[in-house]
Amino acid sequence: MPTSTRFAVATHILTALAITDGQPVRSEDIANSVNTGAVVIRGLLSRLAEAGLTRSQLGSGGGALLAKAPEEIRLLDVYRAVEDTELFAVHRQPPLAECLVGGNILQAIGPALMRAQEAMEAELGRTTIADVVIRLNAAARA
Amino acid sequence: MPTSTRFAVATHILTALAITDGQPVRSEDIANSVNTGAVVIRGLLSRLAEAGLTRSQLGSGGGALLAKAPEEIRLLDVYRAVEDTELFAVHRQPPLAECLVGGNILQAIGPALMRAQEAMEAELGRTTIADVVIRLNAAARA
DNA sequence: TTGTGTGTCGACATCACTATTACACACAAA
DNA sequence: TTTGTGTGTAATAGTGATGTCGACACACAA
Repeated sequence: MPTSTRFAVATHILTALAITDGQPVRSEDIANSVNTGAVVIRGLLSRLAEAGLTRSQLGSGGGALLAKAPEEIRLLDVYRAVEDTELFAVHRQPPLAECLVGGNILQAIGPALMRAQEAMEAELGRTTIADVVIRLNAAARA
Repeated sequence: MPTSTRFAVATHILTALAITDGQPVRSEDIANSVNTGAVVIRGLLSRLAEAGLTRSQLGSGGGALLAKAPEEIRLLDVYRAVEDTELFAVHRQPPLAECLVGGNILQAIGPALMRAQEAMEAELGRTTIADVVIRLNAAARA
């Protein structure tokens, strides 16, 4: 049950935009760093822009830019912008309603799953892109 | 990033075994309640047995049984028994090592992702099958 | 007006997961 | 010992999500 790679790649994108502060970056250049196609990057940038995290400068010399300060972008914001499925999948076919277990199991485990997801999201809310940049620079020096 | 349905179904199985305390339950009967095939149940039971959570009674009148008390089985144990992929996927193709961002991004975000996963698992560790049974009975009465 | 780069669509390959069939093995009951 | 029941595993196929790629219309800067 992995998340998609979108979350990791989106964080990569935002980090790249953060360190070229103010300079637009082309999707193709980002794609190069991520080692994928430009279309993948544009799709993610589209979602990030919709969430108010990035904006695009059209025309020659254009590219993507951050729409907020790196300190104001939490990993949780990134996660919500690009991931659209629930963390915990439940039964594909609904369980047998006539059964004591089947008819009530989803209600019984729902709150616990909700709390687990909230705990994860709360943790993601504690890290910002600025923090990632700091760690990135530390790793680069090592 | 969804988890597979295995976690939810495995919890369903263990809950069913918990409420028929001591009586073996056939995989086919469980499959009926879950609304899937018996082989799916057996595959999960195999993993649960390997993790020491269930055991099987062979032969006529046999079936699956809990190997521990419901109070001693945490949702975290179930999660670890049946889910085998990482919660957060990273880049499928490794990013460009020569790039400042590409070469260090995984190290930079790794700790944050680890903390998020640990927060989720800690929360799953706080609920047991016995708790689920209590909630199940409450839901059934409502 | 020209060139650059974005944004989006559609087709295709790939992968994980689920579902299903089939069959050998183990055990209990008679 | 024989018979029936149920488990455990392999093999296969179908399905949905995901990532990859090519193409093209549109917007903007120079």
